[in-house]
Amino acid sequence: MTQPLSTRSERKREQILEAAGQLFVQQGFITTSMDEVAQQAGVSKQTVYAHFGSKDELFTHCIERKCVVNELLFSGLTGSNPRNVLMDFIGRFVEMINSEEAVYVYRLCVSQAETHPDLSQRYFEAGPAKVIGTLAEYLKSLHEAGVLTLDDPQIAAEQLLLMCRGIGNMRLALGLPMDQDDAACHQRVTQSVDLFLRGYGYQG
Amino acid sequence: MTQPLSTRSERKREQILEAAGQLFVQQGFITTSMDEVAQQAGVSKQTVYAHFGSKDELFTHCIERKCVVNELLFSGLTGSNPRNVLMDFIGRFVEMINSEEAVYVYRLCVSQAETHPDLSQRYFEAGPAKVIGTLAEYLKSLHEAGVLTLDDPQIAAEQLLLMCRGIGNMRLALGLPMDQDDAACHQRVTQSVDLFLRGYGYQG
DNA sequence: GTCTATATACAGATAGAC
DNA sequence: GTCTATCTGTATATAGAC
Repeated sequence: MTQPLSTRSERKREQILEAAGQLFVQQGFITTSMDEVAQQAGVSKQTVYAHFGSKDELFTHCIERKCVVNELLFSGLTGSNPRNVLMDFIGRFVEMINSEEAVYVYRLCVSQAETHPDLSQRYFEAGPAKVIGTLAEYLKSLHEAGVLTLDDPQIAAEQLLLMCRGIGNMRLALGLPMDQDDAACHQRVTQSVDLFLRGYGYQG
Repeated sequence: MTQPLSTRSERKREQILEAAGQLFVQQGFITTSMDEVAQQAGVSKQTVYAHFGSKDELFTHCIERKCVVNELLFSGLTGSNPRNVLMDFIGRFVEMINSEEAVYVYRLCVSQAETHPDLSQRYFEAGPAKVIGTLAEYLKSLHEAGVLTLDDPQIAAEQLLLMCRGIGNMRLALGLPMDQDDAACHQRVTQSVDLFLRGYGYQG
């Protein structure tokens, strides 16, 4: 992505990871064949096996890269008006989790929960847990500043994120169309943030 | 289950559905072979094909039966104390969605989202949508009685259920262990109901 | 390291005897 | 209707030439 890959072998390796990543998240683990991966990557099947010993290993390698939450999400959890800060953060959060790639990766981890629990573990830590932890820290600072009154920042962060994720995200995971447009989605976030702030004693 | 099945054919059909249902939810669609189903049901593979024309048809038949939310959940959404009514309803809801079978069925629908969207549709209607609708009706009655102040009962119902479902349910879907014990889970529900009631102006 | 060709196994689905 | 035996396709993985 960033720097050109020196050797031909490294380039091919990258091609394989790119192709396999796309196919896995779109079609799933079992449905995607090594022949497909090789063809999509423009290399022979044997080359795939030369780089990654097995289908399982290839799978693990290329999904792990996708579990990491975009760093962009975490920029700017600061500001004078807590309500605006939250709305901004949540807005980016919702956009991210409703993106096609995020839904695909989640779906894939759920599908392979039995056979690849290690992957689920990494997904959870690098994704949901990280977002919750970041928000919890911010909420804790609000509590200490006397802006909010909450016992457990961790739980509070989960509550807010779960509400804003909404049922629409579940629909996407199930392959169903969103039940609402962007405006309705934004309104739902607003209502959830409002409920959250009211419930935790925000005087805005 | 309830009444004895008359003909031998009907018995075998039931055996097949039972066996296939178990295997599908535990192993997934692709991983489960028709040979396995036949063996587990104690019949020959051809008998399976005689009853259900294809693997797809068999799949649809035996999962649809599992999508329906247990009717028990909906009994008794009445009572003088709204807080107790909600706590009782939510308690049963949480127990249900965290059950092994519920997690399996959800996981399966997500896994087959691309290939069997019709199943996801039925799952959503018979499951989440029904629970939300039922709770929304109750919340609407509370609003009309002046107990709560809420604009949109549907959204409010979603908010409460999503909070109470918690992140633990996602962990289960991903095949990870619950992050909390029953006591902590109950406390989380309590905190969410409290936040909900406070936020919507309940004077308890 | 990379390719073409192949070994081995098992899937879904069917044919034909009883 | 139910069984045993089989067809056909395709999967993962490997052998051997360049």
